[in-house]
Formats: sequence, structure tokens, C-alpha cells
Amino acid sequence: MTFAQILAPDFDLEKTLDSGQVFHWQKIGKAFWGTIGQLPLSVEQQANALKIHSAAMELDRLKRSSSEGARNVKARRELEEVVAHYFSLDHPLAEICAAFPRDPAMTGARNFCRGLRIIRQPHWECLATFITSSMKQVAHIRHISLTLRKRYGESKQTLGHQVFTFPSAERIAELTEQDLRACALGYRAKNLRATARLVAGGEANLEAWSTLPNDALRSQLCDLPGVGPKVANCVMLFAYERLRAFPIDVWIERVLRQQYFPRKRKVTAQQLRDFCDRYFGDHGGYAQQYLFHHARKGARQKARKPGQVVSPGDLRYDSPVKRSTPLPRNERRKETKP
DNA sequence: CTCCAGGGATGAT
DNA sequence: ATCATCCATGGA
Repeated sequence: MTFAQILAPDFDLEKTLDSGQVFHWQKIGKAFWGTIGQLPLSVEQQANALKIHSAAMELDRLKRSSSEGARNVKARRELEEVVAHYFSLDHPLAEICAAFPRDPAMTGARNFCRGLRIIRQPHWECLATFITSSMKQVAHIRHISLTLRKRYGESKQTLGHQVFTFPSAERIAELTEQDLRACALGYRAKNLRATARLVAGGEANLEAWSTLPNDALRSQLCDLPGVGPKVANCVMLFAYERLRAFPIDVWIERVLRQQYFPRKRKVTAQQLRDFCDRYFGDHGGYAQQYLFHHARKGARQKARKPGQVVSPGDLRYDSPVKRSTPLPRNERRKETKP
């Protein structure tokens, strides 16, 4: 067992893990249990520090250290590096937030999401998870992710807790569509299997794509079965560190129309994309994540019974451009393709 | 461009 | 207990 503690100023672990960018972390008590790649661990935030527990690091170079003391030091340092990198503690968050556009929606989101960071997820794990996410709500995506891990990932024991790694593309490629349907994937089973086979067979080299420019990367991702512009942008943002990528789902689309195009009836999806690219610029991905999380968790909502789920139609804002009445259902516009 | 299948959790009745 | 709602992609 290895214990480490790192300083994490300007970071909110719970907001980061509960903002719809990653789906497998389980909160037990005050700590979050999960994996970073193959590494099982727990992370707990105490003020400006992260307390980290992990099983022995399975790193070859640790074995070269002569003494047990030296091995422990190396293991701890490695663990700290892995965690700091995963949670993007090096992102200049204050600068990023300071560069957000000055408008009521952004200001509200920025205040609400203090400490929320875009994390760096493994390419395949992120891609596969977002393929399963299409047409699903966050609770469903979590369920699918955990089922895939339990059935086909590797079990790892840490301090009496059991966590599971995400199954490799090779592992998923050898499953049948029925196997995957049994994990509640529905029609996404065919897409996940097909993409897993492309990745496992080397036709889609996710690691090599890291060096591609944004447009080329998006185009490669969109060629994969089950990946459209929204999923591609999620993978670019959450796995490829493309902080301009701006995924537009129904929540964000509603925020954009209400906040930036109030009472304007005909705004096409293409116009929305062009607006986001120009208006939010280099840190569009962060802006999107903040608007999304604020809309889902923080915006003033209709009175509702405890436990009732918030839906995009329930959004209201305390901003000068808020609507006095909800948009009627038949006024909603579906996002259309380019 | 428009229309619609698709699956399963969850809320409404 | 049923019935409606939420949703991204892909194909007609």
C-alpha cells in the first residue's frame, strides 16, 4: 500500500468527478474509489490537499531501487505524478476562467464551478464510454460503465475495496453483440464492438492521433461507428486535451439558445457551432463544461419533489436575458447535422 | 433539409 | 401497475 498527499489548490474533486466528463468513480464515505488507467486508488480531498491511497504500483523501475525506503519514495512520487496529471492540476485555471467571456451566463457558471477541472482520461476508455453515452442520461452511463468494468475489466483489490479497470479494446473486440447488449448497451452494442475491432486491429490508432490537428482528429473520430460530432468533441476534450472542443448536447443547446439567442426562433445547429467557436475561443471546452455543470446542478429550477430528476426543460436563470415562461415543447429544435 | 428507430432507467399517473 | 420522457447517431 502506498499513501501520498499532494497540494491541489483551485481544485474541487467532487465537482470534477460529478460534472459528466467521467463516470466510474464511486464515492464511499468522503473518498472516491476508482482507477486511473490500470492503477486502482482512492482519492479524498481535504481543503487544498488530496489524500491518495493505492495498492503497490506495478512499475518495473521501482524494483531497481535497492532499499525498501527508496522504493517507497519512488512509488509515492510516481503516484503523485499520475494523480496530478490525471486531474490536470497543471492547468492554469485562474487564467482560463479570467479569459471567459463577460456575460451573465458565464459569470454564474464560473462562480458555481470554482475548482472544476477538465481531466485527462485514457483515450480508449473515454472513447468507449462516450460511445455508450449516446441517448443516455448520466445515471445510465454510470451503470453501463460499471457493468462493463465488472464483467470484462480486471478486478483490483485496494485496502479491502474492489475496483475494476475498463476493459481493453482487444477484450471488447472478442465479445459478441449479445454480450454487450447484456450490459444494457442496447443498439450501442454494435457500435462499440465495431469500434473496438477497429482499434484492436490497428486500423484506428488512437495514440498516433494525438499529434493530429483538431479538424483532422475530429474527422478520424467521426469515422468510427457510433461517433458523431458531439461524442467526437467529448473525446477530444476529455482525452486529447483539446480545450477548444465544444460538445453540444441538449443541455448546452438549451443554455445557448436561452442565453445567447433569446427569442430568436431560427438558429441552426451550424450557427450555434460557429458562434461557440468564435465567442468562447481557445478555452471553449472549459466554458462548455462550466455552463453544462451549472445548468445541470446549479441553475434555479422549478419546484419539485425530492428525488425528482432535473430535465433540460426545467432550466431557469437569474440573468437579464432569462425567459419569463418556459419554451413550449413543440418549440424545441433538434440538433441537425452539417 | 426532415423524419424517425433505438433501449432502458426513471418520473408521472 | 402502465405510460411518457429523456437523448446522439445513422440511415431513409
